[in-house]
Amino acid sequence: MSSRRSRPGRPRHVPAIDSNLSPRDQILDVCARLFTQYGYAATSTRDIARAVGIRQASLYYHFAGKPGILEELLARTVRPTLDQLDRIEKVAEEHGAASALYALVMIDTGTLAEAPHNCGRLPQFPDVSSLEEAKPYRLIHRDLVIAYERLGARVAGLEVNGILLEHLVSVVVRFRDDGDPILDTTRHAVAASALRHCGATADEIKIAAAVAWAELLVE
Amino acid sequence: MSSRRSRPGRPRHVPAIDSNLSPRDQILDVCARLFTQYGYAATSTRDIARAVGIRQASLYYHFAGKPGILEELLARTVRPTLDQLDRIEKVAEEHGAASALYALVMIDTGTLAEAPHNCGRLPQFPDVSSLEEAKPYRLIHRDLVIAYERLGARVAGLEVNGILLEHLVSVVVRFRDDGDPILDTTRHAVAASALRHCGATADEIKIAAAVAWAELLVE
DNA sequence: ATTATCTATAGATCTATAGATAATGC
DNA sequence: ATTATCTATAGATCTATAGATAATGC
Repeated sequence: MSSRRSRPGRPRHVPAIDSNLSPRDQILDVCARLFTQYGYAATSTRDIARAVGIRQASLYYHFAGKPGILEELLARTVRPTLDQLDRIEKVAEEHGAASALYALVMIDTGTLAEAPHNCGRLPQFPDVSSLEEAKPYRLIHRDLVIAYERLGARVAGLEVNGILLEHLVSVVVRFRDDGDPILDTTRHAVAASALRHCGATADEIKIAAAVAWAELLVE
Repeated sequence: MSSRRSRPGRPRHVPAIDSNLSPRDQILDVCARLFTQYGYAATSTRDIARAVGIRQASLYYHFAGKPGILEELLARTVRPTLDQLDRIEKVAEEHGAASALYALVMIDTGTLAEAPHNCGRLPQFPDVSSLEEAKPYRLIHRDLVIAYERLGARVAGLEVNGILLEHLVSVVVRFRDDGDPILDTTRHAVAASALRHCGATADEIKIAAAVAWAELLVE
């Protein structure tokens, strides 16, 4: 529904490139690309407008400004994973922490792999994270790190560093940045590395993967 | 020698905070802090001058501009590690790849841990990496990734992803960013995790650590 | 005399607002 | 009439240069 093309209004000085997307989504897509490629602060509203194919002032009809655009982009890098945390919790209860941790890594890497133009990079930029508008993102992200820490600890039988686990997972952002595709085998390699970090054996990893796949692919 | 305080010249409108450093190093230190905290593009030459305690125009006496300052900061995040690659190569020949990989991780984490104001973050920022001035850094960094890949492969007995290893090591940058100190135990944990990723057993890790420590601490 | 700073400022941005306009929908 | 765009522009930056000046060193 957010991608419905809206009808009336004065024509652009140049016709839209992708008229399937709503103007709002066209802006978001362009910003994801420019912000990750050149940086948030380094991208001006004129740059954005030029890439979209509208005049700079027209941006303000859709967004309050750059920070508003950013807020929406950040939300999209964690919301899909967050929405599945309950299901992962269930997996943890029914099949053990290793399967759940495997599932969490697979889902998180999936979200990061599908975020448009690799905008999972954005939260790492200081001109982004130091912004007031990044606070909602930070709160959600903290929950994610806690989930990693909790599951990791249950797998290892002792405390593990949630940040290290989450950082390990974020390698897919690096891969995408280098132009490498994120295949299922890539995501499996990351999940396996996470479990290995928590002391799981090769056999335990194999079982966790099988259980997680069954749970994730069926529904 | 770069930290010698230079004597003559018109006085500043406000006296220097740390007069032990040369004006040039005062600027570099301030920029490391501001660039990592607020971003490179988001920091203006006025911001820098204000933090240093000089007028904006005075910056241009010491540097050609922001890009020139950045280039120097980037070099400092890899040069110390690069300078030790030969020694690590020797360790690889004499004591095996596991000890060498352990040593490389320890040295790299040491460099990143000691870089002023965690400026090991800088290369990850797009407003930095998309800059022409970042090219010298990129070349050096590529050599580092190759070293990780080569040593990792020799430990694992099969191909490993150099980027993944290097990314794993860069977690110390994340730790510093979160305010956590980088202790020897932290660095050991990272090195152990890297070896574990390459399939090393707990015993092999213990031996590699002992050998690397002996080689690194003696001279 | 040399040096590191200063003041002043030009020219190029960049953001955000005010108000006009060219489509569609009723 | 409503909507999404447009043009025009004010005010606030930001970068970089020109030229003056207040110290020290000889």
